[in-house]
Amino acid sequence: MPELPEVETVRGQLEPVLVGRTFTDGGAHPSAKFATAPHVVGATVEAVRRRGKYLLVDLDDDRELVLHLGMTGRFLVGAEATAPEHDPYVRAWWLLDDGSRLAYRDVRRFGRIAVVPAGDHRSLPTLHHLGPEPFDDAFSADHLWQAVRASSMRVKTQLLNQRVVAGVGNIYADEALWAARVNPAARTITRPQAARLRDAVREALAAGLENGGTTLRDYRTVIGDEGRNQHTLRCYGRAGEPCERCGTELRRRVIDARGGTWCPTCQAR
DNA sequence: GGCTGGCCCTGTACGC
DNA sequence: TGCGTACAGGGCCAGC
Repeated sequence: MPELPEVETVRGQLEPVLVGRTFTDGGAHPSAKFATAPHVVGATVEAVRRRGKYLLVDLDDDRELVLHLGMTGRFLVGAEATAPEHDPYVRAWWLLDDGSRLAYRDVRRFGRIAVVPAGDHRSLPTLHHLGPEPFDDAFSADHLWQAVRASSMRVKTQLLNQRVVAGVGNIYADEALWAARVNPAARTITRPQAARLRDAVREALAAGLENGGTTLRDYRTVIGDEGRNQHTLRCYGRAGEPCERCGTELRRRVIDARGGTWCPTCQAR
């Protein structure tokens, strides 16, 4: 499932394909989640940015193409970017003025495509209320501590809701909580725990970025490569295996409808 | 305004 | 072998 490192990897690969190019044609699945994709035809791409897990494509007509990969979304370019009649899971496609083709493929349709006035994200509540980027100074230990303290939600749920920090999903949340020795179900944390967790979030995401993302099932880069970060995970998806820090068997637990892995000893309350 | 839970969606795994 | 069911989960939204 694409989180910040996966989306940033995709952004870096889309940028040279799209910047300076004009959309000359396009089509989309009729679902409201994708139907506006062809509205960018005639516009030229000025930049490809990322905010949290969202890709933001700046257009030269003061609009923005907003893309979210959901769980199974990926982009295809060149020969791989076939039309929906050849691939039933292609939800949107565009033709560029250099003759190349871009397709958005999303098996489970959890992704989303929107065309909005530049900077106006009110129609996308999560993007509109997005918290600071994890590597910004604004994501400080104090910010994290205050946010957790001000809410009754569990700390893992707060990491996932995108308001406290942008771009963290289930995999990197589990990794960060394990590294920081914080119980995922806790509703309060100490200030030292907040400092450890802030650092651990950054380290987990940095490792993901360094390794081109985490491929557990569906994630692929634009050029079809798998990420390599799945080989470095120390907690997520390892339920039943011994914790490499203390040897206790890692356990799986569902918190607020999100499955996850934790160490009952290292991450005791 | 904050929080919870249901829903969307479809491939995969598993039990019978 | 084939069918039915549970599960995975990010974001949205209704309801409390």
